[in-house]
Amino acid sequence: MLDQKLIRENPTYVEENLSLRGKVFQISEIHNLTLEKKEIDIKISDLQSESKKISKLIGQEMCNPKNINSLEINDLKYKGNQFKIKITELEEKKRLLDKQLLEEISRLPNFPSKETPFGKDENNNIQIKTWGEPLKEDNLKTHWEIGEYLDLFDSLKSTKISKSRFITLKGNGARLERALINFMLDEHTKNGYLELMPPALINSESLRGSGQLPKFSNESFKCANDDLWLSPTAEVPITAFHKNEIIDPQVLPIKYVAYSPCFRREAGSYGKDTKGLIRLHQFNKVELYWFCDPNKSLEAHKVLTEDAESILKKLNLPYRQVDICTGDLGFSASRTFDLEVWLPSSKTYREISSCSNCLDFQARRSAIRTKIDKKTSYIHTLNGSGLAIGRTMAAILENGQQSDGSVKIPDVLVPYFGSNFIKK
RNA sequence: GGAGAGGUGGCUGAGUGGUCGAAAGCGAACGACUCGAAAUCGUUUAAUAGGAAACUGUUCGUGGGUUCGAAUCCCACCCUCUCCGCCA
Repeated sequence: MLDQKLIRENPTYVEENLSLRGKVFQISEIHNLTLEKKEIDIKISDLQSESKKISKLIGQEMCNPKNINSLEINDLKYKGNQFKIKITELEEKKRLLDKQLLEEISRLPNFPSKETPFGKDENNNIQIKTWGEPLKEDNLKTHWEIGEYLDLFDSLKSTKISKSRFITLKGNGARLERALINFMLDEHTKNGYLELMPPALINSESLRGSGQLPKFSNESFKCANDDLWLSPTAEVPITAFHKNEIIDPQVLPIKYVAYSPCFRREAGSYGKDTKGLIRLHQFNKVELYWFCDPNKSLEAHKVLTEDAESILKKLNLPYRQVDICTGDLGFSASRTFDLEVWLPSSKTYREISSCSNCLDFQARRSAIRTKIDKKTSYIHTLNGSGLAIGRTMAAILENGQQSDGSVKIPDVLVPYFGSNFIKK
């Protein structure tokens, strides 16, 4: 969430920064609401101050039992009542204003950082670097063909269980998924991350806190009878884990790694990636998350991204790093580096991790602060996949495919998976 | 799901209508003593909004209500704990 004071005092600055995202943001209405709110706040505060003085006076007079029903006291009570009527009236107005203002401001995205490349959409993203040698042979099999040949998963039967875009992993497929989760968790915990396994059902307040609500209610699954949603990413419960806290700066940065299933409605992506493991309503992910000193998040962003990259390198999967442009930037992010893994069957790089610095955007929504030199300030939050498991499996299957139809397992994974190859 | 108990500052815990934003203790910070430290003594120590500041407002689980005045009374909700039932 953006700072309300900033909106009130410098609406032009806010509009300019938001408009970097490629569409025009008009915040004059919100700006007016902030002014109106402030005016009412001052009025209420003054009236309350007067009213409190009267109450105290009555209290003092009442100490003397003689006074209890005196004219003077009754007069004061009447005066107090008049204040109360005015205050109640104004508070009613204020309540409506607050609600409206919070709703409107919650729908404004974060400012892109100054370093974020300017651009309209994903075509303007900038490739920062590539790593590894992409396989560019023709006639390579897709991972779903490989999966079918080696009997690793079944999407058709899964529609009987749920519907399309769900998958059931089988045999070596399930085993490989499990191996990847364990491998990634081990690597990150060795590297100083604390492992969390958060709830998969989360409340609306938590979704609001990390930016998924109120604007993107369409993108998550909601439980019908409870104020609970299926978590779209561990980023949400981890942010909420420290909601309403003031964190001792000495313990910063707090670095978490969490395995979690992720659930997304994928509304609006009909027809895209209908086969295989790329786009599912449910997938597994190992997430990296930092709660960070607000002065150190730029460096932290680099380190977090490198930590995610290290997994791709160890798995020997060719990838590239992309600097996401202002028009393609996620709602809560100020800057994002995507890691995209090479999928040789389609000769493209596909997103496998999105490493974002949200600055204080989520921390303000979730009231997560620290106290530096007696001054409380919002901490910075950063998140990134380390990595998405299903897409990693797709990449391993496609990049490790052999001419005899088997798949070579990356060396680091062998102790977890238990064999060098998946064969028929 | 049923019955009961309870939610107060960083923590423990007092407070059942009137200068209560809240006793006391612990913890923490600073100072004194000391060569230094421990112990001791003294002072300080919640968040948040507005303000340059003085100061003013709000906050005792959350939201309403009663009252001139609510941590305290009333209503609703949320959460925690104990017992019973069910259950991996």
